[in-house]
Amino acid sequence: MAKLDGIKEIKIADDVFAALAHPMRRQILLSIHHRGTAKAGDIAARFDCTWPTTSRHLATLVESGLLSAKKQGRERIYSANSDLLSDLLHRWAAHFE
Amino acid sequence: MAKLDGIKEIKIADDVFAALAHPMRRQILLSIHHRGTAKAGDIAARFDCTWPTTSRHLATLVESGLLSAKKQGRERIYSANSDLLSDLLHRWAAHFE
DNA sequence: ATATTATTTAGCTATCTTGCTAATTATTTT
DNA sequence: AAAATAATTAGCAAGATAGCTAAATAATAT
Repeated sequence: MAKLDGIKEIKIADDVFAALAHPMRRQILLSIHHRGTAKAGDIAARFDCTWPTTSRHLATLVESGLLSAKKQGRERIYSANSDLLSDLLHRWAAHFE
Repeated sequence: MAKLDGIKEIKIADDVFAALAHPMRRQILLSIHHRGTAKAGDIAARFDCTWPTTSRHLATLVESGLLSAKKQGRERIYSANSDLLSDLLHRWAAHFE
C-alpha cells in the first residue's frame, strides 16, 4: 500500500471516484482487469454505444489513473492499474471501520 | 458482509459511487461518521456554502443509502451507514485483487 | 501512392449537476 | 397567536457530462 501525502490523496480520490461514478466506466474497468489487457476495439465491440463514446470513457479512465494505455502499431492496448484502485478503496473503507 | 443479489448490487454501486463523486459529500460523510451523528446545522456550519446546498448534498447521501436521517423536533439528525460503504468498497476492491 | 483499419478529436445537443436566492414547512419559544 | 429557529423545497442560471455524427490522424496493407 503506497504512502501518499494528503493533497495527492484528495486529488486521486476526486478523479477516481468521479471516474467510477459512471456504470459503463465501471464495467470497462472490470472487463479490462479480468482480461488482463484489451484493445480499444475489444472494448468498443462489447458495449452498446458508439466507438467515440467508448473512446472518451477510456480517456477518462486513463486520466483518472485507473487505466494505462500504450500504443502498439495502430492499436491501443489498455490495462488496469488495479493496485491503485484497490489501495484507494481499502484506504477509504478503513476510514469507516 | 451482507449477501446481495446482482441487480441490487449494481443499483447500490451506482448510487454510492455517484454520491462519492463529489468532494463535499465525501467530507460530509467522513465528518458525520467521525462525530457519530450530526444535525444538519452542524454540517451546514462546517462548510463554506449555503445551507440549502448542504441540505441537498445531505439528501443525495441519504438517497444513496450512505446516510440515515431521523427527525427530532425541528432538527434532523444524520448518521452514517458505515457498514454499507465499507462492505461495498471491500467488495469492489476484491474484484481487483 | 492509395485504400483500409484502428482509434481519437471536434462539434453539437440534450440532459444532469451544482450553486445561488427566495419561499415554504415544521417546530418551539415568548 | 406571533416570532424565531431549523431545515427543506422551488426555481433559476452556469457549467459539466454524455451521447451522437462527421472529420481527422496514424499505421498497415495493397
